[in-house]
Order: sequence, then C-alpha cells, then structure tokens
Amino acid sequence: MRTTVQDVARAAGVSVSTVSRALTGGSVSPATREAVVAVAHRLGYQPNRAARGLITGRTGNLGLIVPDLRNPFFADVAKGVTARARAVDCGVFISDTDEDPVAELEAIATLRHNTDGILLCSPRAKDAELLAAADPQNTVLLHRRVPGLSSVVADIVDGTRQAVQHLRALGHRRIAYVSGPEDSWATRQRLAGLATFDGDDLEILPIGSVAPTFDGGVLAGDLVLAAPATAVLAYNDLVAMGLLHRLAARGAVVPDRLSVVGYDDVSLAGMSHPPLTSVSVPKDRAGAIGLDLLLGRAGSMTAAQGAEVILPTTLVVRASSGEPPA
Amino acid sequence: MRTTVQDVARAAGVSVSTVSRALTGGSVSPATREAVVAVAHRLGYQPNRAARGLITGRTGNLGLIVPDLRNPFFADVAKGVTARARAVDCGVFISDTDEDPVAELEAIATLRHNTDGILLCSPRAKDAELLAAADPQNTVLLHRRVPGLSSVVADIVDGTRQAVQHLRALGHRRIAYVSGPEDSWATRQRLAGLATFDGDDLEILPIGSVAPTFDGGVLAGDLVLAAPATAVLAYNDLVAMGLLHRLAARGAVVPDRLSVVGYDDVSLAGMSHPPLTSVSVPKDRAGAIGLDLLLGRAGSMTAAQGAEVILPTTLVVRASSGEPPA
DNA sequence: ATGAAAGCGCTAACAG
DNA sequence: CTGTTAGCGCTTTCAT
Repeated sequence: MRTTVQDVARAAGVSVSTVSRALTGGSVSPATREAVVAVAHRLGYQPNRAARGLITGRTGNLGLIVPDLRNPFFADVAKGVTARARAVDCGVFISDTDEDPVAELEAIATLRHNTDGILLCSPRAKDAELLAAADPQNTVLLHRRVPGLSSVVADIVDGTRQAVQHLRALGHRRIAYVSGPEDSWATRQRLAGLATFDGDDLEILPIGSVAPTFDGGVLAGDLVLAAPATAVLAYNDLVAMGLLHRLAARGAVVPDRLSVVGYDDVSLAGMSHPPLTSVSVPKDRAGAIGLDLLLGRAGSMTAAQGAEVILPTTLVVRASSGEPPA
Repeated sequence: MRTTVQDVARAAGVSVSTVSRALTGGSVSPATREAVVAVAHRLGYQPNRAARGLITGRTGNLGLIVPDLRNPFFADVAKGVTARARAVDCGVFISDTDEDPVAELEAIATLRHNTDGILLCSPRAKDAELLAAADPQNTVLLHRRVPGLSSVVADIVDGTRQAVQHLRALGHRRIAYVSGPEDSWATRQRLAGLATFDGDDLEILPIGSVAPTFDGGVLAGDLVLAAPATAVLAYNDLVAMGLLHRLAARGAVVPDRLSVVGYDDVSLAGMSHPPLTSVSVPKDRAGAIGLDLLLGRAGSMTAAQGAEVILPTTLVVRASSGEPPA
C-alpha cells in the first residue's frame, strides 16, 4: 500500500490535518512543518492527486487535443505545452483525434470533466460545434479564433504579408499561392494577408486547394509549373516539401526556376533540399501561453475572461527563395 | 455543480448504489437499468473518474514518457498509444522529458502514483536507474530491453541483417556504418546484426558515432565520402536525412555514387530526395501492444508477468539504394 | 497552532 | 434485485 497522510501523521506524531497544512502551506509552526516535511520525505510520501482533487475541485491536470501528433506542427505545440506543464507541475492528458472531428468533440466531452481545462487544436470542426461542446470558462483554442472562446493565435495575416514582400523585394511579380482546406480559419487568414496586395504591382495566382500534406504539395507541383509564376507560397511546410519534391522530379531547379516559400517553419523546414524559406509561427510558445491562460498564470489575462492572444510571426529566409529567372 | 450519482438516483427514484450498479454492470433488473441509463443520459451524467479511482484503486489512466515528441519516431509511438487508448477508453498522461535523463526519472516517480501503469521510452537512462525508479509490475519499456522489466521491442538484429543483405544483393561489398549513441541498447542491437556478416565476402566500415539527429548525419557525410564505401547504413532516418543533405551539397549523387539506407522508416523517409530505403520498425504497434500489456488485454501476457514482446522488422526499399558504381 | 470531524463522489460490502 | 452504510485519501471547517 502507498504511504498516506495517515502514515506520515503517525510517524511524525501529529494529526492528519497538521500534515496536510504543513505540506500545502497552511499555518503551522516552523518546527512542526520542518519535522513533518522531513518525515514525509523519508517515507517517500506523494499526495494522491485524485483524493486531493475530489475535495479541492481541481485536478491539477489539463487536456491537450490535437488532430495528429505526427504532424510536426502539432508535435511542436505539444512540446511547448508539456514543457511548461512540467515547470508548473501540472499533468497533461493528450488526445490525438486522428483528424476526425467527431473524435474531437468526444475528446472535449471526456476531458472537460476530468481536467482543469482544455487546450484545443481543432482546425476542422465548425465554430458552432466547438461552441456547443466546449466550456468557454476553461477552454483555450490554439491557432484558431472562434468568437466566444479564448484563443492563442499567430499573426498569420502579417506573416503572409512578410512572405510576399520578401518575394517582391527579390524581384518576383507573379506569385502562385497553393491554398489549404477551404473554409478554415487558417486559410482565411492567409487569404486576408494576400488581399493586402490587391491592385499592387504584383499578381497573386491562386492555384486551388490541396490537402495540407506532403502529397497535397506533390499534387500542386504540376499545377504550379503550368502557371506563369516565378515563385510560389505554399499553405504550409508540408505542402512546400511536396512541392519541392515534385519540382525536383520535373527537373525544375529551386530557386533558379521557381522560388518556394513555406508556412509554419516546422523542424523539417531546415532539412529539405534546398532548405525552405518559411514563415515562422511560435508554435511551442502558443502552447505554453495557452496553458498559462488556463491556469490563471498569464498575468492579468485568464481563459475565463475570454483572452485573445496574438503572437508575432517572422519570415525565416533559407535557400529555397531567390531572384526570379532573368 | 456537476451532476453526480446522487442527482441521477434522485431523478430516477432509486438509490445511489443502484445507479452505480446499473452503470458499471452490476446485477440490476433490466427495467431499472434502462430507466437509470436514460436518466443519466438525459442529465448528461459523467462519472467522476477521480472519485471512482479513489475506491477501485484504478485510475483508468496511464502515463507515456518520451524523450522528444518532435522526433518523428516518438511521435509515431505516441500515436499508436493514443489510438489504442481511445479505443479502450483509457486516459494518457504524456511527458516529454526533453532528452533529460533526470526529468525522465522524475516523470516515472510522478506518474507511477497517479496512473495504472507507465509506457516508457527511455533510450538514455542506465539500466540500474530504470530498475530503481520503475515498478516492474506496471511499467512497460518500449524499444529497449532491460532484464527485469517488461518490454516491447523490434527485431533490430534481423532488420540490420535485412538491410545489409539488400545492399549485398545489389552488389555492394564495402558498406559504411554510421553509429549512434554509444552504449545504448539500440546501438548494441545494430552492431550485433552487423557482426553476423563477419568473415563474409563483404566489409563493414565503422564510421564512428554521431548524434542521432539530422545534424549528426550532416557531420557523418564527409566522413562517409572519405571512406572507400559504396553504400552506407545510417543509425536512423534522421541521420540518413542529414547524410543525404550533405552528400547532395558535396555533389555526390545518391544512389549512383553511394547508396544510403536508413533505420526506423519514419514518415519523413518517403519525403526525402531521393526517397529513403529504410528498415521499418512497427512503432505504433509497439505502443499499442505495450498499452495492452499494461491493461492485461494482451491475451495471456501481462506486464506484471514480465512479458517480452519482439516485433518483426521489414526493409522498405525506395530510391536511395541501388547498384554500386561500376 | 493544533486536533477532531465532516465530507468531496463514488463503489463495495452487507443486509434485506 | 435493491437500499443502507462504510469508507477510498485528502482538505477544510470548527473547535480548542
């Protein structure tokens, strides 16, 4: 059997309530506290979080819901969350919903009762579904905004603008854009960024929507080559990697024939050939801030008050972008 | 306040114990059960797992400890675990220890008290440390074997043999091997596989140990080019990707000048240029089986009995391996 | 500053 | 088959 407060109390010659106070910071005489702490340590006492949660109403755990851990973007988010959780001694339940919106809602329903809060990465579900399933008081949406819920997002509009400005500065005037899932928040933000350049001295060529995956990028490769563009901005890095792959297979040298810019700056971006220029979004920081919001540790802001945090994006220039062909 | 058994009992006009029985499968009259279930559903009742765990002694949760979620290998493992966990309605606490052996041991200490069992990916910590920190009764080691603990591993020795045989069949006679962390179980297994070929008609050229990362592979690239090898087997896919990158930069065409074979077959393997031939290890299946072991769902085997599962490996041939230069 | 006692929500005896 | 009762381990009144 595990050691309980009872054991510690007996060994220290005090009552259980004194042990509890000594360990959680109640008013106890310094001498008593020291003695209790020593005994607790000697016995290897670890409070039973479930029992504590039963009475305090707080579990000390929170839930993280992501569509796919294999996607490096969400791996980064999870990394940020777990790192911060470890620092504040908070448990993290993870739920990989395998891109299934139904599983997503189920996960919300399960976790909201067994945690102090939920960090939710949900690119697919509809706004109304989320609003119906989630408790605004202790849910923080990551990398998506839904009115009525707290959220931590990156400034996608500005990031998109930076990417285009970079290409324009290099001399590009016709830039293809490979879009992702229609009707998603992330897609709309990117389009809003592109709309900034309307009526300017450059042309944005929409190539259509593809799956936000490597295969989606491969598919887009041929479409891009058929367009009169000298550069292409991809929905995300995975799509950009697929593009790079297909362009290489078709003999189109990057960036000589075509410049390629990705989005998200996942860890793979530096490993591609050539290394990928990409808009960097603070994935791990978003996760950490979301956690702080949930735990009321983010200064004055809390999830309960409907916080909306926007983090800056920065363009990371690597070798996949250069001057257009002469 | 959340709805409790009390609420359900009152609304259904029965006692709390009847509600409990009706919902957990005790002996209740069909009519009563139906009524209770209906009321519970109508009230949106969700049992408080903490309270249940307090009395049953089982939390319904388990812990997964990995060194780095960003590493696609562990992302795959986590994916396998969470998928199976969802199927059996079991919560998963995740702990990313950031490659820090101390954090690893801390995570074990924390989780072993708050879960029904631990799935442990620990390539770095020493055998003795693990034995001291972990409870053999409900710990399953993933992708590593330590006498005294249950484990689920892949047949690395055989996988290594398959890789070398593939290269030999292509005509290679001098094969470089880029090793990973010295003194790790995975490294020893690979070396054991290579030792199989001693005194054969081919030569294995050890290139030394590098970090099991992309950068480690980049580093190894030049060393490999300086060796009289026509093929190289890398410690893992990340190293192989780094190798590919460096070889391309040095103008060495793969597989014309040099064949490259990776290990693990992570999702990136198909995205490299050229796509990487790699030894496939069942990462997600290992995770799922480990979970079953912990929950006593793996047929006759259980973690408590010290199960040792070995899963088969298969070579996946892609474009990075071919005949040696004439 | 400390102890006794009352529960948190649930399940498992124990009666009926 | 069902209701009553006693806790699981912990925190938190309420006394002292």
